[in-house]
Amino acid sequence: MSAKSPRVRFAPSPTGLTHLGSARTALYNYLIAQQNKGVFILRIEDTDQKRYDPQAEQDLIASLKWLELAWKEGPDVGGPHAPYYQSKRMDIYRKHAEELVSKGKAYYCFCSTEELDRVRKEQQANKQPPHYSGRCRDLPPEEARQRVAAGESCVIRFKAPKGGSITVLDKLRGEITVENRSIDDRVLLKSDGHAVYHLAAMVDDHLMGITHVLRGEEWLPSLPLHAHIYEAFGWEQPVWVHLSVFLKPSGKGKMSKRDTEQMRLTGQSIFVKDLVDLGYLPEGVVNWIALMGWSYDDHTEFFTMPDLIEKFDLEKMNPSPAAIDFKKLDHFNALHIRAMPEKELAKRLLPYFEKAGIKLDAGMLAPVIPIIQTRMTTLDEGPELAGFFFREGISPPVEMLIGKGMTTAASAAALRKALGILEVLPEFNAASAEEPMRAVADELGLKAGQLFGILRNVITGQEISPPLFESMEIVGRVTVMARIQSAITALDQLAD
RNA sequence: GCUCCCAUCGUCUAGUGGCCUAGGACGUGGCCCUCUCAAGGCCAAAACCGGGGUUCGACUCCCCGUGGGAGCACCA
Repeated sequence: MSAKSPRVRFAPSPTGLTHLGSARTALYNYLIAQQNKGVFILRIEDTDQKRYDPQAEQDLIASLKWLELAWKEGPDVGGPHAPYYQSKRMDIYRKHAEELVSKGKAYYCFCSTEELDRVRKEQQANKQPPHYSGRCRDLPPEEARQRVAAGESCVIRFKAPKGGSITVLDKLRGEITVENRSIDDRVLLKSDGHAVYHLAAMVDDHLMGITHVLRGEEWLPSLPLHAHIYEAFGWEQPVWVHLSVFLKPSGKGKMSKRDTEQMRLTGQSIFVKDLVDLGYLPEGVVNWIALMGWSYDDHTEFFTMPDLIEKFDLEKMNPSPAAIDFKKLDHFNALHIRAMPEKELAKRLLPYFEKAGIKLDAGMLAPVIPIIQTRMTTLDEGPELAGFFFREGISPPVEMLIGKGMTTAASAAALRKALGILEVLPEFNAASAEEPMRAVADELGLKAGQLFGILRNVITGQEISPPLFESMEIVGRVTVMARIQSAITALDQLAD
């Protein structure tokens, strides 16, 4: 058992909106840190200036905060290994690249981009795997140094071993063995002086004391290269874990840009930012993605963050790719809404009411929470379900005021009768109103459902609503009377 | 083309050689409850990709095939 507490990192490159795959990688890293008094680090991989997008970085920070994945070291909070922007660590990478050159593990390469492209195209045309020609690999070090000193444009390439093979251990997949000759002499330091991922990430991971690298499966093919780089420096490798990709809902293939856009049109999205707007809870999203690639046991599926911190286990991860299932997200979201304290739910609902044009405070929402809590799967359904409590006038179309299988006149008569009783009720609440209304239905030879249906439509303006009598109590006698009265008027006019 | 990864109900998964007539969850269908809609309760249909081995015995181990995925940049 290692006494070393884990240091893990989430190291995204801010080039687009934060999506579920990144969220899950961040989550798992976070969980490992939390469960062993470890440290979760956020590092921004922005070595490619051309693709850097400041908005993406903002979105990233916002998304992680929303998910409540707090980092202990990172760009905004600093830390012992600052800076946490790779673009600000150029000197470090250069130094390390040169160290490799002096160790004979890397070399200066003066080949031009054009020439490289030409060779690559040729190789592809001949159905050869693209590979660096090796032309500068064995340049005499002295000559190379002189050309560099003379200001000739160059990069630093890794000198991958030519013979034999390497086997690397991935925690999820076991030993992975590849022939060294299939590993290319990759560029480590670009001619503009910036490091490439393969150098920057390895150097940072080592310097920052990273013990476990959890990253996307797309890095698996370069894992052998990374292992060689660690070896070249003489560093101890971290535990490698490569998380599989998320597939589209059909399970057939991974999400393409087009799929992503298509999805957003239908009110679904893989972007954290959109999920917020769609009314999902961070708790629901976290529970959902945690279970895509990891499981606890046969029967537990409901997890809060503290549960996850306690129960998460690398050993129980599943290496196969998982299809995204929004139905399951809905399920978890509804579960977490129901599990939430009423006060908290009221607070979270507020912004969605405001977006629907209904300004209120948590206190006003308090009485309606108990009757809508089990009826919502997403927060944005709150206003749809309970907006009528707070809107001034509701005026449902007259057709809605006619009872099932009833005439206009009969409906008006039923409402008159109900109105008469409701207005003299000694106490106006759910318990006191229900029995008398059932009696009214009985008297008129109606089914309770027929009368209640009319009343529901009249009072809530909706075919689907929270329970009638509870709703009436909250709406209040005065407003209930007014709504019934105006419904009677409308029905009478229709009859004329 | 080459390298690597993956493969259990429609989907997420349990399963580490006998506990499997393969378990759970979502979804789907049915029933109960019921003032609508939910929630809740009960029940049902639904899977080990194919072929070879290994073994007394394979969902579990090995090989081949097939299918899916990733990568092969001075991008990450």
